[in-house]
Amino acid sequence: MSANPIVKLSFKEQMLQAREDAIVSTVNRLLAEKGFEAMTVDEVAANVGIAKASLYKHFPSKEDLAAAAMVKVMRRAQDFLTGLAANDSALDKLRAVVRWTMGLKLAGEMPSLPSQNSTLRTTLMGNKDYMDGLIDVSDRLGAMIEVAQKEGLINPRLPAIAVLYTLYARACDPVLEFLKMGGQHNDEQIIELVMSTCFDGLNAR
Amino acid sequence: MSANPIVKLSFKEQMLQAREDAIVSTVNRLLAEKGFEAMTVDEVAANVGIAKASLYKHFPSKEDLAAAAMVKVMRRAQDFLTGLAANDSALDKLRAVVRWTMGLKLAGEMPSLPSQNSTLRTTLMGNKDYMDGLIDVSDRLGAMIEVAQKEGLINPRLPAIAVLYTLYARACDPVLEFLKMGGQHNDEQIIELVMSTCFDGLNAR
DNA sequence: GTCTATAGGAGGATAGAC
DNA sequence: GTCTATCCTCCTATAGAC
Repeated sequence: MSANPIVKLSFKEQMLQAREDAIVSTVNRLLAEKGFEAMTVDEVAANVGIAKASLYKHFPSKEDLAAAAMVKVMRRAQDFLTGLAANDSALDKLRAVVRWTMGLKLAGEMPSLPSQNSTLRTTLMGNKDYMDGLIDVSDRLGAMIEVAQKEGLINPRLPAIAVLYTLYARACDPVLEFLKMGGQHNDEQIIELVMSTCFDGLNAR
Repeated sequence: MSANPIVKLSFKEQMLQAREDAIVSTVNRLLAEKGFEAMTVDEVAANVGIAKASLYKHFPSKEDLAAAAMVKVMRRAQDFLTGLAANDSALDKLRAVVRWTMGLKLAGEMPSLPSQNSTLRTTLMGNKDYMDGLIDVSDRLGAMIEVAQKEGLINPRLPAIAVLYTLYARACDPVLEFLKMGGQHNDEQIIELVMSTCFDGLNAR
């Protein structure tokens, strides 16, 4: 027994945190592999190596498991945005973000959630951590988009919100997995292809 | 009783065909509304107005219901391709096809299937009508893409298969529903926005 | 907080009468 | 081929002992 109850408590909390991190990592991977509907809670428990009932002591529902994974992804996005070179142009930053999200997707680290499931949407919208992260990321990207449009680098005739959605959509673009399944290109080539179609378009220039 | 067994048989077949058409239409709508996983067979039966067991006399599984809907969509796509103005350029035809698919999606007539579900994939790949249609449509689009690339209208540095996937992806682009939910634009404006990001890209020209 | 065991229910598919 | 009634599997969630 430790002589210091504070240290002891902190240690227990660390163990708790570590276990929850393990759970969220597993959920993140399974969500990326098979999507929300196909992922079962039994499977998560088995992969983490604990009983299903123990999972429910940490997270009250399957939806909250997915929300926790999304919170983690949002945190990573915020960290990535914060780490962007300050002297890069707004367009270069946006390009870097899109490259990063596509890399996550190809690496099997991007959770894929059905945009239609209403109970999941409700849980996500009710999760303050997730919503705060989403709003922060959207605000920062939106600011970059407007700067890039004023500089004439991003088409100023497109509504900024349409540009934002288009960038978000690249994070779950089926073209990535199709090209990967084709086996003709490696991950880096695939990313550059989709970067080209996204920013340059299909038309010749 | 009809005096002519041939007429009688034909009539019965017509009734059968009409009922199956009603089933497929309902499936198509439900797949567009809620996706494959969220659509239940009970729901399909209730919407058609027949018992669930009767459904299974027409189609052996839920996957085959979805496949039938996809066959119908493929037929519509083939008809659309056939009806394209012969004097239009390859690029104009491609643009018309993409516009048409996005219109279907916004009208709630484009079935949305999970690209991950393996049993569904198996059923689809085993469905000759679907596969024949898919290959025919892909061949025709592929030919247009190569022509447009040789004419210098589509970026020749992009692999044709990447262009094809990019066009297919516009038929299930979440940007369409996001912009629709925003309520700032009507369907036609949304289509023109996504047409612009697809062919012209996000960059200013 | 971890476990075993099970409740509870949704949903795909079928039996059997007509 | 249509119906009613039912089976059966899978999956989320919880009870209750330790």
